[in-house]
Amino acid sequence: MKFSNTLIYWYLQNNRTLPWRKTKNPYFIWLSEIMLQQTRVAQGLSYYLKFTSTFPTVFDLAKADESTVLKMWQGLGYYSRARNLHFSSKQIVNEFKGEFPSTYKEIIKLKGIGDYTASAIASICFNEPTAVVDGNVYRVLSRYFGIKTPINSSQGIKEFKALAQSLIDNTQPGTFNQAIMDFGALHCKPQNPLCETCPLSDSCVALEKKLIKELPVKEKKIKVRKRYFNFLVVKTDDDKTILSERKGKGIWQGLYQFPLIETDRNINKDELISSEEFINSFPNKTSISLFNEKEIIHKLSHQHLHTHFWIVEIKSFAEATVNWNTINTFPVPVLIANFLEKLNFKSN
DNA sequence: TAGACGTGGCT
DNA sequence: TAGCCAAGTCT
Repeated sequence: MKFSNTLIYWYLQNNRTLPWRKTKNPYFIWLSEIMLQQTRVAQGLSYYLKFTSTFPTVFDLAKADESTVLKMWQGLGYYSRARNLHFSSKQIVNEFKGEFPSTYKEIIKLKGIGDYTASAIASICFNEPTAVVDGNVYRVLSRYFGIKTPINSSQGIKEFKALAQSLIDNTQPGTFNQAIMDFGALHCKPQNPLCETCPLSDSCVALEKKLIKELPVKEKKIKVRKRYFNFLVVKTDDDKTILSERKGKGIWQGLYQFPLIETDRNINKDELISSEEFINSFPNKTSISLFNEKEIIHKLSHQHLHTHFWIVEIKSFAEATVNWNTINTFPVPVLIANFLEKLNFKSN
């Protein structure tokens, strides 16, 4: 009781003014919650504004092409969020007449919505007392109560959810949920938390036992795989190139890229043009030059992509169907977008 | 269920 | 710098 009252009091004085805090429209709250998954407010804010002005209702979003949605999502990462968002918008329009489901139990059935997001929407929009547990909540609770259970273990997930649920203010669950998250983001920060001015400092276990830096506990570290990418950037005399959509599982599903030859190490020009993949894909009369002498290492959470862009000039090539002046309409990974910007800069 | 899934900021 | 972290979800 004291815990939640203190947090709510802190929140009323310190909360950030954010556009999605001015509404309880579940469509807008949904958009903001999906965008902010594993994403900082500073990074997601401009995307939220762009989406809500381009797609003011769920009907507008449902009407759009997936490729348009992905283009607008470009640069935010975790692109399955955009695909699931679009998929669910169509379901809401077609099956629910555009009306957003109003209970945790129904909300969590939507693609792309898990325990956290269902709890957030149900509590903020429909006043249902379901506790959110995001990275902030894990940190605040593990420190305040001195809990050492790893937050990414199945035991920890259960334990922290139950604890948060026991602490929620049933009369204003949405405010409580946002309060504990904002408190974690602004005050009980991962590094250098503001313990000196903390309204909970007199009863914080981690502060008393000097465990602030040890909590929360997280087990297992991720392995990073190295990959070697050679993108073949075709340029024909009539200003065309080749782009193809990434399909199936793996990174960047639904985004576009130049023809790609992946190798198990960096390779030179001779190795490239004598490779089977290259011979099978391109005609003889080509002029090839390496765009970036130094490899570009694009870092994803689980992969480091050692990348070379090769400029492949061909007089004419039937496979090249994309006009250069339309290239910026395709959704592409940041790695490709950065290349296009450099290319444009060089030629201007 | 552990691993995959993006990008960018901070130390 | 290399690693951690950020309003998680899916398979």
